[in-house]
Amino acid sequence: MFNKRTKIKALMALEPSEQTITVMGWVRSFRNNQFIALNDGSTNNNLQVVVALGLLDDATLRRITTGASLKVIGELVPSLGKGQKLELKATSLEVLGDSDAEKYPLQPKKHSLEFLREIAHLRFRTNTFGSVFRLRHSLAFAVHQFFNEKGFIYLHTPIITSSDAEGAGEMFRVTTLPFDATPRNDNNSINFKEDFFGKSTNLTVSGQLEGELGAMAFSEIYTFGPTFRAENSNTARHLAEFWMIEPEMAFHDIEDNMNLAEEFIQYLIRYAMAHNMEDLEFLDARLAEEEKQKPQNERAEMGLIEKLKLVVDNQFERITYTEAIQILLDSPHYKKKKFKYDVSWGIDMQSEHERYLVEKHFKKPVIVTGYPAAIKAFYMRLNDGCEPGKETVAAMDILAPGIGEIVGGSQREERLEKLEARMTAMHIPLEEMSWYLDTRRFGSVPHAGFGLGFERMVQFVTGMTNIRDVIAFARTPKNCEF
RNA sequence: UCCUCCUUAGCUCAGUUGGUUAGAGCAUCUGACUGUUAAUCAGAGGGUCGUCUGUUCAAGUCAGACAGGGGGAGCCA
Repeated sequence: MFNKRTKIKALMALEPSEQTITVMGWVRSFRNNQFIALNDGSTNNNLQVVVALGLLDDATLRRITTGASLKVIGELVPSLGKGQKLELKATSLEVLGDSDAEKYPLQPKKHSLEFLREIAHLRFRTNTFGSVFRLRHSLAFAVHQFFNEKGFIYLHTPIITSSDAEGAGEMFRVTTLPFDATPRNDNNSINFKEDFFGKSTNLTVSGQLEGELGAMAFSEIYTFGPTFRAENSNTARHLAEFWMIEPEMAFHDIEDNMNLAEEFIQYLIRYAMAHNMEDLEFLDARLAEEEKQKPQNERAEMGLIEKLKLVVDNQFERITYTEAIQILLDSPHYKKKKFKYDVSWGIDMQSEHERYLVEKHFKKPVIVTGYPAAIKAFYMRLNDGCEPGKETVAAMDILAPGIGEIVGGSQREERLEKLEARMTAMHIPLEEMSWYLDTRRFGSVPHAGFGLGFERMVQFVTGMTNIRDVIAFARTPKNCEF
C-alpha cells in the first residue's frame, strides 16, 4: 500500500492531470489553514498541498503542524498561486505522525549551523542538509561507478587491525579487557594474550597496506570505508571517524597515479553536476548569501558552481616540491615577511604555504610531487639520482582551494632492500610487517596509490566550510552524540 | 594541545560607567482574516543570564576556575 505513493521529485516532472496521486512526507509549513508545504526528502522543492476550506474538521487541521508526517491523496493541478507550477488539491488527508509544535525545534526560518549540529538527528529535514546529504550519496555512488568502469576490485580492508606501523596518527584501542583488573605480565605491562584477539588491536587509520596486498593480485583495487584517528584535532577539516577512498594500482608509476587522481576528482564533480544540479544551485545561493555577511576582503572570488566548473575544465597545476619552495621564496608575500613560518628546502609546508600556492599563486588545484624523504612515510619510493642529503620520494599531494590537502599518495617502494633499509632507519619492526614485505619478496612490481578524504571531497563540492556538516553524525574530540 | 572570541527566552540577538521590574524579532498559544509563498493583523505566555567560587551595600555586567561552542594554528585526509 505505502509503496504506491509518488515521490515529490518525480511528481514535479509530471503534467497536471485529473489522476489521483498519493504523496507522503513531512510538513515544512502550514499557511492560512489551507496551504501545506510538504517535503519527502527527494528534493528541496516542497509540494504545495491545498486543503479546501471545510474538507477537514478543526481537530485534524490543528494536527497539521511543522514536522508532522502526512499521507495525502489528491489531484495534481496547475497552481493558482505564483510560487509554483503545480499543486496537489487534497481529497483526503491523514496525519501519520503528530509533531508537537511547542517542542519541535525546527522552525520555518534560518537556523545557525552550530545549533543544527546539536540536533543532527533532525537537521536532515532542512534544505541545506537535504542538499548536502543527497550530494554525499551521489558522490559515494560515483566513487564506485568510476572504479567499477575501470575494472578496479572493491576490497574491504579490516576495521580492526593489529598493525600499528602506518604511523598515520594516534589510534583508538580495541579491547575487551576489564579496566579495573587488567591482566599483567611479570614486568607489570598489560598482558594482551588475555585480550579478545590475543594481541593488542586498534581501529584502522588506513587500509593502504592491506590494499597493496590486493593490488599484487588483482592489479587494481580500491577501498572505501571508515577510518579512525584519535588525534586531538579541533579544526573545521578533521574528524576522529571519517571515510577514505584508497585506490592501489600495480604497474602504475607516480605519473599514472597523478593522472588517475586528477581524472577521479573531475569525474566525481562532473557526476554531481549532472545528477544534483538543483542541490548545487541551492548550496551556491546559500554560500553567496553567507559570503555577503563577510567583509569584502575575506569574500571568496568565485561562486560554488563557478569553482567546480573551473576544476572540471582545467588541468591541475603540477609542480615539484623544489619548485613549490622556490615559488614561495620568490613570492612578494615571503619578501614582505608575511609568512609566520620560514621557508627553506626540507620544511614540511605549513597550511599558510599551501594556501598561498593554491589560492593566491595558481588559483586552482595543485599537485605537488617529489617531497623530501625525511618528511614522508616509509613506504614511499625513493627517487633515483638524488643529491646526497636531498633525497626525495615519489610522493604527491593534491591541494585544493579552501580545503588544503585533499589527496595524499605516492609510488610505493617496490625494491625489497631499499624498503627494508628505510624501515630499519625509521624503527619499524620488520618481523611484524613480514606479511607486507612478502609482496616485495614474491613478484614485486612498481605500484602506486593514493588516499582521498571523502568528507573533504564532499566539503569541496558542497562548499560547506565545516567538516562536521558533511557527515551525518560527526565524531570529534569530546563529542560523540547519537 | 596552543592562541583567540563566544555562552542572556525554543531560535537569532540587544542589554550603557555594576543599581531596583532583563528587552526585541522570529517561533509557540489565543483570536481575526482566508490563494498563501519567511502570509498578515491584534493580544498572551515564556528567563536559575553556561556552572562554581570570589570582589561589592548591590553582579547578566568585574575577577578566577571549570565546562561547552566558534574561528585560527599544530597533526593530517
